[in-house]
This record gives sequence, structure tokens and C-alpha cells, in this order.
Amino acid sequence: MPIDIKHQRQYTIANDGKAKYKSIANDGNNRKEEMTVTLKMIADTAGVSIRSVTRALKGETGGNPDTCRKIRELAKELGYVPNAAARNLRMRTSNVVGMISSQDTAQVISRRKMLIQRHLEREGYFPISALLPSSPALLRKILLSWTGLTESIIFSSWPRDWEPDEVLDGLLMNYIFIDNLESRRADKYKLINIDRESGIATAVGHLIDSGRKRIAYCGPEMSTRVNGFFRAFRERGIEPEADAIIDSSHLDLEHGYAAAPALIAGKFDAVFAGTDRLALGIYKYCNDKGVKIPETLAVTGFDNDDTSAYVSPPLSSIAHPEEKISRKVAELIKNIKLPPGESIFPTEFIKRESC
Amino acid sequence: MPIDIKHQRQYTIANDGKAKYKSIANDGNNRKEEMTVTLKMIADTAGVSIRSVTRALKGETGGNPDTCRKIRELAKELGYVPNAAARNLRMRTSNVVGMISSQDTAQVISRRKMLIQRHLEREGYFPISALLPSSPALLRKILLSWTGLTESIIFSSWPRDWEPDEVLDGLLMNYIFIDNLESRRADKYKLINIDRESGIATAVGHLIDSGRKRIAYCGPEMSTRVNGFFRAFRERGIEPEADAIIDSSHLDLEHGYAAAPALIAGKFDAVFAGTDRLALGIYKYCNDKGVKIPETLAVTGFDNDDTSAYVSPPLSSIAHPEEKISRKVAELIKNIKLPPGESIFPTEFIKRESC
DNA sequence: TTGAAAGCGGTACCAA
DNA sequence: TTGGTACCGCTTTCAA
Repeated sequence: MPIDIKHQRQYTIANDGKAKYKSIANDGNNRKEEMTVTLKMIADTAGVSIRSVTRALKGETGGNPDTCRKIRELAKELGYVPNAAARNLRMRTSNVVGMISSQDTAQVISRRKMLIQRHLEREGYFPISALLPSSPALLRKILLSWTGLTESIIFSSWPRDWEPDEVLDGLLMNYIFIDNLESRRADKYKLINIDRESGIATAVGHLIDSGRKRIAYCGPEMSTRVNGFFRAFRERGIEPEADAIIDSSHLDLEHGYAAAPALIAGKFDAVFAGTDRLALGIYKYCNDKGVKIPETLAVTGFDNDDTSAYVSPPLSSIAHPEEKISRKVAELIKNIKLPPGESIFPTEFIKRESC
Repeated sequence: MPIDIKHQRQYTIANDGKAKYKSIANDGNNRKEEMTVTLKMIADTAGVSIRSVTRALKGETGGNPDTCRKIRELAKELGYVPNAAARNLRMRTSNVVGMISSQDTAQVISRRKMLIQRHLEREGYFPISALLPSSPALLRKILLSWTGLTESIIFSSWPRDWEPDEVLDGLLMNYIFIDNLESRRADKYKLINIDRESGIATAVGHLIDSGRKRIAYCGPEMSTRVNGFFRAFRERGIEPEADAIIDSSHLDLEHGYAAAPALIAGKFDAVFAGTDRLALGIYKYCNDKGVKIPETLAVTGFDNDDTSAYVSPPLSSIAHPEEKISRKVAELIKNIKLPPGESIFPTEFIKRESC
């Protein structure tokens, strides 16, 4: 039976003496006093049960269309806003996904973060993020403050010397670690890792195959990147030059610039740079000294920064599997029951004119 | 009366037939089966009431010390983790603070974000952040997903053409807008704004007072920055040169480089650049052309990027009131009852060798 | 088609 | 010093 809501009394509670809810005061200026509008409040105002209100608001079938319409109007008029916390508590799930990341330094990190967030949004999740705090204890506190609010947490950065077992002990959430945890953790955690070696081996292989004779590696010596460099030679049954490794533990423009003289002095005719920023530092030096790229020196980078395609000559680089990572993240979050394990995605050589 | 917890039966529920909680299976490997440990569960296992459990866990006074200790041990053993969502729901407050920001482009933005987060953490809040979505409707959805989880929201970026009233209508949270909303909104919202004019007037005034005759402004023509530029002259009863405004709506290095020729051709002897990045673009051009800074051209920037103190010569700049902003944010969040209004903080000229 | 009611996990009041 | 219990706001089952 339809209900004429107009004839119902406006809701005014003062339970247990404390008027926690104020009545609606839709004054001349159409301003409403502060209040929390709940389902029960709508139900009481409309003179129906909560069941009818949820049915109307969720557009469930069954239920008198006229009543439903009126309830919807009333809800709108009262300014009903569902309380997500209450819903989460009752449902024991949440579509808020937490992400812990360190401050964005390299562009590729913040791009990955963006992409994951967009992917999750498209799937109906609400990504939130917090900065990685300075200590494991603080991280634990943060995660505690999220219990019941998030059910999945993505770590897009995890300090090498923190023990996940300790930090996460007893905190039952769905954890995903990106590019940070060793394979041996795969029996307990969900890992998404990046295979840097393959892309680098392809890139360096291309340098070899295109006839370059003296090929340098410029970047951190302690890095999986070096493995890719050596693999390219090994696969072809040859060896790199003895002085091929030009160590640069820092990966920024100025360090590339600083490393460049060694390349020129060593008469190298090609270089793999550990990041595009290193490569662009080398570019600048070559530019200053009139060294021609790629004629005299072929250059290839790593990370595939946005700008790399726009420099002159366009810089060859190696792209991270960002799309795949983001998709995998979304999958692991949607199918929360998937067991621990490791997914490794290859990097990809992007050839441009610099080599 | 103390209780010997050891003699209590382990908790095993199967209410309404569905075994929602599994019993503790502390097997030989000390691995526990997945479960949600609640206060009630601890209370039942210990054979006490919930009241006693909370007293023990919160360290309230009163209560048998021995019982309390045992309850605490039991809670630890069971791996009790409080559910923040339930707490928030009951308490009708939360110490999670939301922050909406666009992707960090300028360094100053991400620095401000960091600083605010650190300040809030120190005050016992848990800042989370989400990216500003592409549409007002999506933003509303995000905020809806946060109802009951956060009670304060900081907008560290707000698109000029979005109407806050529409997006936030009916969503009762404590909103704080940083550097983005016009003063006229101050009757309804809490605004923290940055007075760019004062710092710029000081900087340009310094250029004038140090004897520079032809002073240029390089940056967006439609900007409060221009006002500061003109103010410096007005305060001294003089006028800038007719061709002083060199419009550059973009604020990055390459645009500074592109704008520099006009400075040199116009024989300017000083320039205020709208950002440090613009200034560094000008630096590069001057470097390339052998123009001496500050002898031939005095340069001063805006934003006080980290690197500006390290370039040569060190770049004078204008610092944002980041500390004050962060403190004000924390204050507005702690004292949620403070009325709407606007706080304006001045920028500060930092003199270095470039002028 | 609708209403009543039992939770989700904590908090805090009141009575014993 | 302790136990019982009524909430917070929403979902969902069951019965009417």
C-alpha cells in the first residue's frame, strides 16, 4: 500500500535524553542543520520499515513502486548518506584498498602507483595510500588503524631489512608485495616481481648484434641489472670488455654526466645506462663535447620515462611491465582467495634512434 | 577473584549453525588457523566478561591485576587485533584523516603533502590520501566510500571549475581546502591560503633597491604573482618598464629556457621568475650564452625547491609557508569545531647569491 | 510486499 | 571489581 509521506511527522529523536540527532530544520534559506541521517530515520519519517527503505534505495525488485519512489525522494530530501563503516562492519568486507608506498622519486614509481589506482577504480575499488613510515612499529600502527576499513594492502615499496612476518603478525589482511620481496617469500605472501634481466639482455644483445664492439654498463654494480648485461654476452658465447662496468650507484642525471667521461676516454661505442636519467646525463655530456649519438656512441636506458621519447635522438629504453602489474594487482584483490605465490613479469626493450 | 585461564575451554563457536569462527588450532608448528579474534571471544575463552577484557587491554585501573595480566597474555596468544571500523562506528569519530591531492608535479606540492602527513602522524592521526579523480561525481563516490572512516578531509588541490557545494552536498565531514579556494568561500569552508604577493613584492623590492633598473617578470600573466610584482613598484612610487611582463603560462625548465632570449634581447638586468624551474631554465640559457648571473642579470625564483640552494650561483627564491600550513591543518583537525574561515600565510623571500 | 530482529565488533553506562 | 546490556548504522534472514 502506497504511503503519503507528506502526512508523516518529521523525525525528531532525543533518545536517552541526549538529542544526538537534531531534527531537520529546512529553513527559508534551504539550509539544513547538521545531522546524521540514517536508514532508520528515513524509515521512521516515512512510516515504513528499514527493510522497505533499503529495498527502495537499492532498487531491489518487489516493493510498491510508488512507495519506493517516495522513499527515494525523502532520502534525497533528508540528504541521506550511507555510512561505509557500518556497512563494512556488517559485511565484513570493504572495497577500500590500501597502498603503502614511499615518496615518489623515480617517475616510474609514481606512474605505477597511478596506474594501479586507476585499475582498481575501474574495478569498483577505492584505493587509498599512505606513506611508508620510518619504522616497522609505526607501519604496524597504521595497519591497525585500517582494520575493518581495508581488506587488501599493496606494498609498492618494502624496506629490505624489515621482516614482514614481524610487522604483519596477526594482522589478517590480503597483502600484495610489488617488486620488493625475494622469491623465497612466495610460500607465504603474494609477490609481483619484475624481471629486469630479460629486457636488459635483449637491449644489450641488440647492441652486440648491431656490431658494437666495446659496450659499457653504467649503473650500480650490485644490481640484478648487471646480470642482464652479462647474460647478453653469455648467450652469444662472448665476453664483455674487462673495463665494461662503470659503477654508478646513483641513478640521476648528474651521475650520468659524471660517468660519461669514462665512456669517451675508454673509447666505448655503446652503453647501457641503468636509468633513463643516467642516460640523459650522458646525452648532455656528449652534446657538450660534440660526441654523436648514436654514430659514435649508442645509448640505451632503463625505465622508459615519458620524456625519453622526446629527447633527440629519441632514447631507446626498457619499459616496466606496468600494465601487467596493475592487472595482476587487480586480480589478486578481486580474487582474494588466491593462494600466495610469485608472478614475475618481463621488462621490454623499446628500440628508438639512440642505438 | 583471579582466574586460571589454563583451565578454561578454548573458544569454538558455531552459532546459528555457521561456524564463522574457527577454533584455535595452535598446532605443533605454532601456526594458527585463520580467524577473527574479538573481545567476546577472548572474554568467553577466559571465562570473564567483555568489560574485564577491555579493562585489561586498555590498562584501566581497578580490576584484579592477575586476571588482567592473564587476559593480556591470552589476547596476545590468540592474536587479538581490534577492529577499527567497529570502534569508529561506535565512537562516531575516527583518527584517520583523508587527503585528496592531484599527482605531484611540482616538488613543493609533494613536500607540503609529506609535511602535513608527518605533522598529523605526530598528533596521533593516520593520514591517508587518494588521487583527485577526473570528475566531481567520482570524487563524491570516493568521499562516500569514506563515510564513517574519516571525519576530516584535506583538499590540497581543487579544480577551479568544480563547485564544492555540489560535490560535498550532504556529506558531513570536516573539510579543509589548501591554496585553492577563493576567500569568498570562507563563510562556509575552512580555507588555508598562501599570500604569494607579499614574498614577491619583497623579492622584487630587493631587486629595485639594489639598483636594478630594468626588471622583468617571467611567468603566467594571469596570476596573483603579477600583483606582487607591481606592488613592489607601487610601494616605491615608480613604475615597471612597459615591456616587463614576459608571459610564460607554463612553469617548467624548458619554458624558462625559451623565455630567456627575450630577457637578454630586452637588456633586462634582473628578472623575477614565477618558479625556480623557470629560473633554472633561464640559468641554462645564460650559461650557454656567457651571460653572467648576477652581474649582468639578477635572477630570483619562486617555490624554493631543494636544488635551488645548490645551483651556481645559489638561486634566491621565495619559500612557501609550509610549516605554518601544516600546523594550521593539524589545528583544524584537532579542533574540529572551529568555525569556517580563512587563514592566509605569507611567503618569504630567501636571498641567495643570484641577486 | 512488508516488518521484526539478529547480528558485525567495540564502547560505556548501570547495576550488582 | 565485575557482568549485563544498549547502542553505533547497515545487511539480511525469516515470518507475516
